[in-house]
Amino acid sequence: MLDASLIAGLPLFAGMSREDLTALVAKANSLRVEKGARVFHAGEEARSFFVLLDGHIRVVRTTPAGEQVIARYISSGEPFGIAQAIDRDTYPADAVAAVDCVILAWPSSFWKQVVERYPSFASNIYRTIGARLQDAQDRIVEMATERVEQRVANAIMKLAGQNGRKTDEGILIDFPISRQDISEMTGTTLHTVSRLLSSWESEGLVKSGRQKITVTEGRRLMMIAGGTSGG
Amino acid sequence: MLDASLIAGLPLFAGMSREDLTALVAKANSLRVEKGARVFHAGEEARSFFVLLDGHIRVVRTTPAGEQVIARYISSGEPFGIAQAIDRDTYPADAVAAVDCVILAWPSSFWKQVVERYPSFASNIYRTIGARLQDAQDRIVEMATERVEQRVANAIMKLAGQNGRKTDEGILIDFPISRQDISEMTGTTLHTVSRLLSSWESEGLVKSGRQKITVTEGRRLMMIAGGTSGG
DNA sequence: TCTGGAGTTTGATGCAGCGCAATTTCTGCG
DNA sequence: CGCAGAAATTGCGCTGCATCAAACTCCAGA
Repeated sequence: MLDASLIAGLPLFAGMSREDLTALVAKANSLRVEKGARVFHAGEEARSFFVLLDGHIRVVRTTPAGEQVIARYISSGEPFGIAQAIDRDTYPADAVAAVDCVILAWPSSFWKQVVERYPSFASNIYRTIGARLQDAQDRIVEMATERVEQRVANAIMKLAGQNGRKTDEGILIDFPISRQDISEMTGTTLHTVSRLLSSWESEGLVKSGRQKITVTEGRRLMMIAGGTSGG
Repeated sequence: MLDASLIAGLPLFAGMSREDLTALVAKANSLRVEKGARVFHAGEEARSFFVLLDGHIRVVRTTPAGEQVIARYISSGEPFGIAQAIDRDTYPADAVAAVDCVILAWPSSFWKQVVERYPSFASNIYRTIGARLQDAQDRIVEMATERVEQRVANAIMKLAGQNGRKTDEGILIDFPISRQDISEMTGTTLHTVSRLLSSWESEGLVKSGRQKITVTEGRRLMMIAGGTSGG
């Protein structure tokens, strides 16, 4: 049986009593999703909303022409597929497991009760949505004003910050991520990303390999991202 | 004194009783803002949230380098500056009146009561935020995958759809908008926008002048926006 | 151990769209 | 009515990055 300890301590559930946590978890189903599998796909009727307990989820949009754009990565502890909170009845994008994942799912119909009975949880969800709106706007500004090199540097720094694991070589992005993935986050091509990483590697800013990126000189990469030129 | 009829009939307030509307309006201040004046600016403490009763508001972000990016245009009947709803205590962008505007403002502290007493209003606000998140994501995809010509065509079509006024020549965007404005919406330069409009004008798709754009052939412009090639 | 496929690297080439600059055309105001 | 400033137009050269193409490397599974 599911236990409140699964979610106690997550910032998303801050301010909730132990009893509320227990009651909330009791309403959830947990599911395991294998690497590469989809939790839901764009346009699908939103039957559930989710919290990622463990793993990493890639949220992807596909254009009519078949090109993909990565909207964001979800890390553990974050909610996703929260269409109900904004009155949608379908999911707006695909959610794909970047690694094996553990997920809690609540039925959409439960959202109303969440708002009434667990207002601090609901409020945290709204805050999350607000943060994502902010984030999206930031990305628009970035795409409109910065060059590819800066955007790629920035994307890698953000990934390292949110999903980084310290190793003896630097900060490793702790799920498999390809050049293609980075290009789909930054609106460029895998070729350009590959060239950039090669050149950064030769300058000692990063160490990278197949589906693997380690940031060794965050300071200098940050300067590229920020657009500052030298020093 | 302010009157419920100011807001009755706006979709944003759908589902509210006449008494609730009256009570809600009683809590608001109305203000007039002259063309070019700012309602609030980025980073400012969010003391109020707003509904635009009449006019057009431009929501603008400025980069550290001083470049501007237009996040969106607010048309009458829409809420804006709703930082509280997403637990922010500062405004994320500038709001500038594109024409003389009439605005209702409620103190931020009133938001909690809104959520409790007027849930359908609050819910409509959340729906708005959701729509804007969706919109922002769409724009990211657009910026990542489409070329300037398509983006500009799309921006103009959206403006015409949301703020268009039918004239005998076609659909006129009914507030002053410069080439520069369009470029700040699409992540290009005023020069490129000017060139595009010139060429579209010579092909009979639009009629444009100083701070003025009329779409005469929406169908064909839509095709450019959609990326479809021929007739 | 071999093999196929996915991921990556790197070169060569082309062009969309930016930066710059000069000029023209509006429009509001004295 | 004439002036000044803002908006718009347009030509030109350049370049950042996409596109096309080919080879290489790593890993999983037979």
